[in-house]
Amino acid sequence: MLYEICEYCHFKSAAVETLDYDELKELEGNCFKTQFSKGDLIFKQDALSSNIIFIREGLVKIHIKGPEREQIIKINKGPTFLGIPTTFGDVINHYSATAITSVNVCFISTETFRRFIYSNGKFAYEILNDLCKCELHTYKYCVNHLQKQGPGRLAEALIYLANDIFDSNSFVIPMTRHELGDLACCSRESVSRLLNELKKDNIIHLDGKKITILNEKLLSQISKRG
Amino acid sequence: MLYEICEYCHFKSAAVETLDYDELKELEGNCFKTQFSKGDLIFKQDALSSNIIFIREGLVKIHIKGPEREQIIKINKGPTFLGIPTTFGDVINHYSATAITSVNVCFISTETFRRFIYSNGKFAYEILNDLCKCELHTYKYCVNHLQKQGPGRLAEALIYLANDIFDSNSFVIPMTRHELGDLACCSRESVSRLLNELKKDNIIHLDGKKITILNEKLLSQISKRG
DNA sequence: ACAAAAATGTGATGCAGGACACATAAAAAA
DNA sequence: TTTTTTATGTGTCCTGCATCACATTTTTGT
Repeated sequence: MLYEICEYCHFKSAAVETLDYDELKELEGNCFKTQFSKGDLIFKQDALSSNIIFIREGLVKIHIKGPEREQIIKINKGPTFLGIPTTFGDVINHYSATAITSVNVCFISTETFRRFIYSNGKFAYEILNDLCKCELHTYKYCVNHLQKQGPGRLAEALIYLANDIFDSNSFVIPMTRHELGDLACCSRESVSRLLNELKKDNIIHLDGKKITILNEKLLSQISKRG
Repeated sequence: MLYEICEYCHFKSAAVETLDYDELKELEGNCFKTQFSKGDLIFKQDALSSNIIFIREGLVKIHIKGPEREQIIKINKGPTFLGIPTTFGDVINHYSATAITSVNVCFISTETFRRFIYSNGKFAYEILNDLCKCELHTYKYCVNHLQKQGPGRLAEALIYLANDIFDSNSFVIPMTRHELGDLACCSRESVSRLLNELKKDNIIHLDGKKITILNEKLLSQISKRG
């Protein structure tokens, strides 16, 4: 299939868009495409980090094993690079990545990637920019979660899913209540109670994992107030 | 003074070490040195981000205004770049930076910095590496703080100061109890109580802001357990 | 040196939310 | 299908820690 060739790939990142014909050919030769199913572990915390991974399509959760529970740091949605910090920042992965839908990825040789950074300033700049944005997102996530109470954290998680992942106020939560707790940083019981609370107040409509945000404004207020 | 000239500066970062003579000359022409006193605001959250800042000497706290309190994300110790993510990631600063000792900095034109990234792959690579390490640190900080209780968080903050900032088990805490609370994410009252607890158990010696970690192992255990 | 302001310590109180226990429902395996 | 496992809902209890209140100490400004 044509889209299997880097040059014609529909899922190019801004960085890869800066590559010229020869560089794309080189990428093609050092890029291995594969698929993961829902629930598959893509890479594991504390294991040796290996390749640069590019998510073409699908959702991947980034999670860290904490002293108490598993913590979901963020959800990556293709097309995007995955785990650049853990590949360049240390030889050992500082977090795990797990597919939460079926996921289409490319494994790119770290050496090739490094070569592009050395030789193509625009490429380096795009990657750098991504990292900066990512870092800012993490800071925000961090402060929000540290200072808000349960309702605020859950509201934020729901808004995050709606705005950043599904671009819609109506979606199917791609995880269990337990995982939602790992994302919003509260127990699964609290997630249940808080969701029912939101439902009772007509802020969301909820049926199992199917959710619709009815009162975006109010939900956003809950998130902001904490 | 010679050290005022980039070429002879003692405080070069790994990235700046990769610059050649001409590039150092260019840096020299686009680099403005200044000083901040303890307590001075270096840049402010929600203001337009302007220059790349390099800390030559001194301690700077990075903090974000949260819904409840001011949150100290980390402490930057020169020599290091400061606020690259907030300069490249967005036009508006996502956090503030305040001097907590007297601080010696260079303001570097963002344009010059960008030019180096475009034209010098090694420079770009070093910056990228820094960003990755920084991101990993943030993740760790985040999970630790989200899942630990007061004692664990405070223990972690003290170990952070001892290992990463002062390289010594005996140091003068460079901030108030209130700020220590902003770092460890608890109230100033809790900081008081927790410090006294640690003192009573002979894990630390404490006299005002002067602190000595007596039982590093135990403190680390408290931090790990939460 | 003095007054004013800021930082610190300590007790009492209240409550958010985690932990546990159990019932029920949904999904996966047989 | 039936059985087993996993996910979810809901009540009760209990604790960590924020908040308030106030005393005391330290720092800062004049």
